[in-house]
Amino acid sequence: MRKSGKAPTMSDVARLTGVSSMTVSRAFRDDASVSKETRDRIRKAADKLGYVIDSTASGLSSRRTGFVAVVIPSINNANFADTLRGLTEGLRSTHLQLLLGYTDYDVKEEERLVELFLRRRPEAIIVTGGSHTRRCRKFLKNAGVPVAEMWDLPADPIDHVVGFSNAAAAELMVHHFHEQGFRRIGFIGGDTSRDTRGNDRRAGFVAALEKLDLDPTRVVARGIPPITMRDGAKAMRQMLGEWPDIEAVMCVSDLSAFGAMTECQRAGMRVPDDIAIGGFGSYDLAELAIPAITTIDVAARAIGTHVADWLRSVLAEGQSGTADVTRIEPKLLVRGSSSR
Amino acid sequence: MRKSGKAPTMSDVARLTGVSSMTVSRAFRDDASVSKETRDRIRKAADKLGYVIDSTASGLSSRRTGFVAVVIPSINNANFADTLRGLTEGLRSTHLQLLLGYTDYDVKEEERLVELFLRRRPEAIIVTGGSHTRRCRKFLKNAGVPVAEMWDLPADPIDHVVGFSNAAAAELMVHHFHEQGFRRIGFIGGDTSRDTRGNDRRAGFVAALEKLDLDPTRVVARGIPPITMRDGAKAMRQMLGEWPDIEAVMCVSDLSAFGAMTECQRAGMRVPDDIAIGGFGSYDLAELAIPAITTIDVAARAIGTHVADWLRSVLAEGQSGTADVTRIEPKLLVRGSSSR
DNA sequence: TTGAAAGCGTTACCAA
DNA sequence: TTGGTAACGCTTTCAA
Repeated sequence: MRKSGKAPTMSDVARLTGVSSMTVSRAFRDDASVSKETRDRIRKAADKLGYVIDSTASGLSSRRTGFVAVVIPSINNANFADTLRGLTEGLRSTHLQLLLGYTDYDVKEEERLVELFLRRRPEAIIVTGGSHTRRCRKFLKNAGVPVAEMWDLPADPIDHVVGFSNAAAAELMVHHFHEQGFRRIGFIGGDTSRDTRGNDRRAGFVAALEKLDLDPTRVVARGIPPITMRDGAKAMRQMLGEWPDIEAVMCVSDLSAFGAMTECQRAGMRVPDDIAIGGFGSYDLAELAIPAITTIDVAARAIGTHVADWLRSVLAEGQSGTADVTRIEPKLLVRGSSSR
Repeated sequence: MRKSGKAPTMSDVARLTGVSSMTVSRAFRDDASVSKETRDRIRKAADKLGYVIDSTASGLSSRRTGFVAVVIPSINNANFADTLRGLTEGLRSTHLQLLLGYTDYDVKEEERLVELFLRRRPEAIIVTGGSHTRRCRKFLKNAGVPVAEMWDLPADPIDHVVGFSNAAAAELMVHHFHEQGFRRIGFIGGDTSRDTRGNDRRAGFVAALEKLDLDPTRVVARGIPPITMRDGAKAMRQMLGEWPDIEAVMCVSDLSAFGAMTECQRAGMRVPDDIAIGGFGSYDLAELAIPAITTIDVAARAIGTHVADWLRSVLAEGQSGTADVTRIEPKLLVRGSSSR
């Protein structure tokens, strides 16, 4: 059913309508001045021919591709999906279109994607996190277009930032555990190789315990980030084996927290009576699990909205909008898994 | 930090190297014949200038954009993420790059995306499902490039198909319930407006019950697809209210099944002793829930792999590869939530 | 309100 | 192995 003949061009539409191709071009951009009548005739002819404008050509000519490159770690994550939703909605009224890629939490893959995306001449680039390979950093710095880093507060920002402190977020949970009277507190996360935000959370966890003069060594790191429910369960088994006296465990994500909790339950322990559990990310799962899991909400959608707002203003001003930092404040949501 | 001067072009690199821009062009495509020595000089000059090839221009000139448009319903769904992974890996060795969009299960949004993507002159288009708006169907038929519909078995395929029968998959679950001795069987899904694959599952459910001479009216439809865990919980509350004698419930997805199950547990019921539950999609959650949830595995990743295989062969042959149907067989995974 | 001409940055094609 | 020239399909710019 696939037609092989080449696609019609503006000239074809112009010829059929009896106007110049310039007029066709104008008719397809709403702003231009074309008489309503000719515009209608042009539209009709275009429909008849099955004409579809070629943004490859218009992008080359106008130097505006309409692309915004977005790089996120995963396309199977409710938090990043929320951020993307905020972005998508915030850009709906513009001519901008997302060019989306995912890295699987691998900065080397991020570098590859950024390089590929740069060839597409995006009008802006949005990346997740503040840790990049040296080459990737160079790409971003020399991109010649606005760059936003989100989901983190990089020490040395490239351009604009919308994010939060993962370390501070982890502290929230530690302090909550402490207030509940827990003293032997552990952390479950992935191996340290990849997920830099996860590492920041662990670092925040350790720092918070040290400040409280508590033992910060009850840490289990296993599984390739993002760690799964299953990884969380396995890690909890290990945690209970090494430190049977553990009172509370913070997990790097709600998913691993759920896995960890079910592992406790399978082992016949009661949550939170025998052990308290905390997660991260405010997933639906944390709310519906029995008991519901205490978690941290990072306002993922708001991050996307903020980035979109910034983008619109920067691209409107046509120039260097202020490269500032929008700081998001994570919130602790206390639930049954950690309150007694 | 954003440089404003315009990006260097091939001519700039050519001038700096002392060759023609044609030679630079060749040097950047591995196949072409350029002496190793000049190629190295060119690469060096390019690095120095921070030159990045412009695929907008090369796409226009070569008529190969390197894009494969992919439209999926959601970017927060483990199943579609698996399919995408299969696709991504299957295309890694090629020059192809995914141009990804999501519809939120809205065929009108699918139409919008397909139209936008067509302007980017993709070399192929992959959509999810076999139900499209009339206009969208027309776009796809006239696209002039290979089209694949996946995750479904459309009655009237546009081109290539890699999918499975959602109705038949639902039948698997009904038959399993029946073999376990259940007779009063219900279905929980979203409202019927959007998710066509969910609707197919419900239709398969009803048909299977009718064939078994059982009452097929115990159906709760609520929530905008994709229905959430919370929707599943609410639906179960309604189900238990209307049909307190219900013995087994099939849910349109594992997420709603989990929500439904927790609702039963909150109501003090035991699963599966008091009520059996089945889901769909083989999520990690179904395996880790207590009890583990019986589900249906649709080989999501294999779907992506098959599409990639087809794509490689079609684009290699340069021509109309066979537009056939690759049929996937869903598998039932029996677990504690439905076996007694 | 419309049109003609000159690019945009690359590659196809033909020559050397 | 290299280079010159003419597209690719559109928009910018200047004129009418």
